[in-house]
Amino acid sequence: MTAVLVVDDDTYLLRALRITLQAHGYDVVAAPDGRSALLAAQQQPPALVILDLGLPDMDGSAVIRKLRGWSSVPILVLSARHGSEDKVQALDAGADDYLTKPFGLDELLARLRALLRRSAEAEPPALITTEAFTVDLGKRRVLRDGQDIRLTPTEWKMLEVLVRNPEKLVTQQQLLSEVWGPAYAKETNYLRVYMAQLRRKLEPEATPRHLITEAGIGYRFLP
Amino acid sequence: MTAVLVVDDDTYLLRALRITLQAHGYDVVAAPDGRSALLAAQQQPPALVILDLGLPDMDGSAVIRKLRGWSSVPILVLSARHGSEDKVQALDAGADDYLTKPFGLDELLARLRALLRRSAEAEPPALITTEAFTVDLGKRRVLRDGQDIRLTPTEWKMLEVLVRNPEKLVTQQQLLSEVWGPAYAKETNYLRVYMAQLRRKLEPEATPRHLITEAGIGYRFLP
DNA sequence: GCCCGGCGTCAAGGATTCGTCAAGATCCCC
DNA sequence: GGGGATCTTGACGAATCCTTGACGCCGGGC
Repeated sequence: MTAVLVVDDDTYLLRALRITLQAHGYDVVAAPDGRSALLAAQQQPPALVILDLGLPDMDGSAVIRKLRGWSSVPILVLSARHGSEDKVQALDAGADDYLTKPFGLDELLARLRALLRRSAEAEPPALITTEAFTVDLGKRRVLRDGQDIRLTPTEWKMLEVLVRNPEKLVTQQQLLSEVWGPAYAKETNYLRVYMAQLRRKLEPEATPRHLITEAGIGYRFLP
Repeated sequence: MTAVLVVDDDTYLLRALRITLQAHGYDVVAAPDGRSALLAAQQQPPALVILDLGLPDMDGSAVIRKLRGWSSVPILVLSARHGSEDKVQALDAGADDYLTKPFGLDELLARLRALLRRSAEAEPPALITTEAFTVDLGKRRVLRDGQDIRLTPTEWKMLEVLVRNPEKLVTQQQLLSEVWGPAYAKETNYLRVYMAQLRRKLEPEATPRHLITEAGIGYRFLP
């Protein structure tokens, strides 16, 4: 069943959402604040997150950014504010949709279907395997000899960009702007440091076979 | 550049959108009705579609369904109606987002960014094949007997210029200015050195069959 | 047959870039 | 606040790449 994580401190709204969603065949997990939401998302990864911006413990955009640090689950944001600044902020933080209260439950359900449809399309190539290691893009995990390897958020993002473009040359600027942001296009130092860490964790032999460097241009992932 | 197809019969709004989008680095294609929109989407596939539901010739949801018949391009719907039925209908027809007029341009841009972020798509293959080797322009790669050949940045640029002009004569000045810059138009030495390296890496036989020199003029690539 | 310009070849040097390491700085959870 | 993990930053040899000059070959013109 499709699991939906609902993050809201409004007990009444939470109840209404739970009943409606369950009636439409979704599996509902609830969290009243940002911390418990992040915890719940980690312990049982949902297919979608419905997030109220007005949380008691932390800023909504902060929750989105933290979640995006290790998950690519679709996020639908709820808010009572009509101002567009909040919307822009939330969407740029990594949210996928934004709904202003009050809203119709049928609209919520329709947007939810649209988001799930999209993420289902993007799903297929979720598992990439090489002789040395296996990358699970959906679960954000890397396995090597059955053991799962611990990667830091930055290491993961970098590996993800490379793995999503198999055999393709990824430019240094492309990597830097996707992992650190467009403003870091000159910091090729970072690439060398993190590539070394990735290789130390993933490449069994001394000479890299899957994470190849193309001198002067960028890097390339070979399955 | 990112191409956006804007479908709207409101001339004023169209102008505003075109100016704003172009100012943010998007390439705008406009269509005033459903028929021309579908045609335009087919002829030059955009990275995203902004669709006004109130079209003169056909129902908005019908346009979405037709488009979805052969394309998975993200669709952002605009509408003046506040009723939720239209939203549900459009979203379930295959739209990805829905914005009610009047809306803020910064919110539109933010939603647009969120949609484009989601659709990380693959580019066309762009393969050029000869008897001896295969050039993959998209992945920036050269294959020979299944093995991939390692080229330096300069070698690659030179090969790329030649391969993008198959069977055509590329003059020395053209090559030099595209690879090294216009200031190097006299350094024909470079061409000889790098052409020799390319041939050693790509041509199986002693006499070149694909990288031909036209004495006194330039070089030519034969597939 | 001789001269000469354009081309292919080679190798050395100098310039860039890369891998590596380790020491701060920063963030985050307890 | 304290401690651990993570992220920056700088420096250094090592590897790679680019530039440069010299040399021989070939073909056309005289």
